Amino acid sequence: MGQTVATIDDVAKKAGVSKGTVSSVFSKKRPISRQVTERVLEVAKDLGYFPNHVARSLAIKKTMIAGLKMPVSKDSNMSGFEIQMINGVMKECSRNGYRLLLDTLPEHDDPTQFSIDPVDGVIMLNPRKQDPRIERYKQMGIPLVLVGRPDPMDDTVCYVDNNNRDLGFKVGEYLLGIGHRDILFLNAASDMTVAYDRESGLAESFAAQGIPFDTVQVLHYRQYRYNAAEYGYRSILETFGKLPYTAVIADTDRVALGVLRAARELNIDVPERMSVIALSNDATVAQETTPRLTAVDQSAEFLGAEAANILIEKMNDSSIVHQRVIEAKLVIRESCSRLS
Amino acid sequence: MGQTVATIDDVAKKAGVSKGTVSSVFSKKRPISRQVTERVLEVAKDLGYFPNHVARSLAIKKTMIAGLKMPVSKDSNMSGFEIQMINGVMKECSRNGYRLLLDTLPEHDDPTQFSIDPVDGVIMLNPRKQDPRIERYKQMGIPLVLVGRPDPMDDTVCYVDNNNRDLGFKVGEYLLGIGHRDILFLNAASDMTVAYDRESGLAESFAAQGIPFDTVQVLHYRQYRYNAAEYGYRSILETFGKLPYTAVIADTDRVALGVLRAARELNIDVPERMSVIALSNDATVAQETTPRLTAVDQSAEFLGAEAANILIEKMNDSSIVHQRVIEAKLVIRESCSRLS
DNA sequence: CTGAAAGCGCTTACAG
DNA sequence: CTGAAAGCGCTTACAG
Repeated sequence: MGQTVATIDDVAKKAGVSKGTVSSVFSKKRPISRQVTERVLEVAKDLGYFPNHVARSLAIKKTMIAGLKMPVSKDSNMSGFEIQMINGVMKECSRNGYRLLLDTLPEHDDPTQFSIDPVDGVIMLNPRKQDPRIERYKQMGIPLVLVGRPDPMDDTVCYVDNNNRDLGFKVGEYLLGIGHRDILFLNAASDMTVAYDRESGLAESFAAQGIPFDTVQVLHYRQYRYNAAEYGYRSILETFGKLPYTAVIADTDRVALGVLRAARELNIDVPERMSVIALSNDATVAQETTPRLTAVDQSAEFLGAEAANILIEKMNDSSIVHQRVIEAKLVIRESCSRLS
Repeated sequence: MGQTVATIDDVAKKAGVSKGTVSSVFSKKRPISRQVTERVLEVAKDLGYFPNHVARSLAIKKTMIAGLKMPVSKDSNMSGFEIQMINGVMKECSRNGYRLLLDTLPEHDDPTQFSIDPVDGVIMLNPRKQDPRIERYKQMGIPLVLVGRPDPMDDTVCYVDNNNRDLGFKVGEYLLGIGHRDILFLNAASDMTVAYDRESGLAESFAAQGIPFDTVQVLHYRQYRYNAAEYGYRSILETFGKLPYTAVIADTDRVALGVLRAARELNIDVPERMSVIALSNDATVAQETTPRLTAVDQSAEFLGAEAANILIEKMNDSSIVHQRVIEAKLVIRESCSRLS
């Protein structure tokens, strides 16, 4: 077996032309006569020749690949939000001829291990506080778009983000509006900026109406202990009857699924005796529960698509700086009711 | 601004060493004195130098990237199965230091447009019949693992697959065992080999007991018409009362969610008046419905992990050929009942 | 432990 | 329309 794969040189030689010509036949960057084109193509087919993407990338300094830096979550799966986000990113990339390099590799601290990845730009999910990678990408000359806001704030970096403070505020406003004061908040993990922002917003909505916030109990997710649905399920089992809440805010619709199951088991009527609202809105989950979930639409897919679009723009003109904050939308369905 | 990014040459020059030395400092492939190492690292930091992955890949003919070829689905999202599969692939890749190149780009037919991708191997999801890509990867010398079986069968290609025939058989056996004969089968799209295989298996289970198969109604999903949950929902609305089924087989748990919702709206008691079984088992969906879904566990994540592991083996020894067929497991929960 | 030089497989001015 | 040659930024025998 001819173990080795044919290169442009092999084709050029066998076809009796220069490699520049073979290159042009494949890249179509300059016109080649039909005669020659056909001969080259035939030889290429014979030899099983295909242009080498890596070599091409090195020469033109372009890979047509976008990187997606995922937070390292050892063995937990992608959340619904992440999945939808990726969907959005993927569609836009695909539409524009880009592929996606999914990077879930853990960070190392050995400065010798960083490298300029084979990508034309990267989207980074959930940057950490003082994230050193942001500065690094700048040095590497690689366009970067964050999903989530930089912390501390930095006007020179591109990002898309939910307005999580506003999200919390709206939820609070809604719940207060229908009479709930005693609320169980099943929040995200405490080290996430979204957890902080949402709780702040929620508190603000109380403050705005001069209502003390101490009737709100906040729990935080710990992903090493159990999965999202389990988090919702157990939280209810462990607190119902002990804490006096009439409404629960679930961080995600998965969490809400668990809450609903616990409610069923404990024979708690939702929404009559307990209202439930989810802070994310998975199209195929939230609408298929009983009762259908009232939820906040974080537009995860839209967020991803926006990030991709900004990145694509920036890959063509690196001077561009865009920030985009998406307002959350409350989707009222059936899982909350007025407290009488 | 120094628009351009520093290269190994810049570092070598400024540090007064050869580029081979700089290379060795970063790759650690040959020992360099502490003195020199430190100087080089300092200069590198000064200059903001990071090794270029593409150049390195070209030189060593290795990218440490695995490709994942996804079926082109214009604008529909990833299915639960795909997501779990990807999760499995990702974890194994990550564990072994590989990143993942997600490729959802549509196929073209222009022979001039193919290229050897910047990957060390690829996992291909749902190969089509007579898929031309299989032969192409062979020519390119790129290790390939299929998820789903090659059609026509080919002993020289690696793949992992569910035993879909057996899956259909088991479901039939189970349903027959609890007295159901009149069945509505909400099958996958008709051009998928899984749809064919599962229906065959189901038919076999009837044949095995000498029961005619004509009491089974088979519908096929058409993704351009609606999403999965909608497929389940509408199918029930449109057929209940007109077709005499006592049990429905839903292609996925998403489809089953729609079926359950329709049942609720029509006031059909599940499982008393209608049994429901799903052909896939999303951990966080199937267990959170009411009633909890009886389902077939396709082990999507396991399948993905296996595919990745075989690929990783094959990338190190391309002569390896592994096939792995995973048996389906019936997970009996609450959504089916004996027909009295 | 370190250097000089060829090589990885392409592209692209430049010249004709 | 086509060719010769330099270049993209690394690595790796070979030699010392």
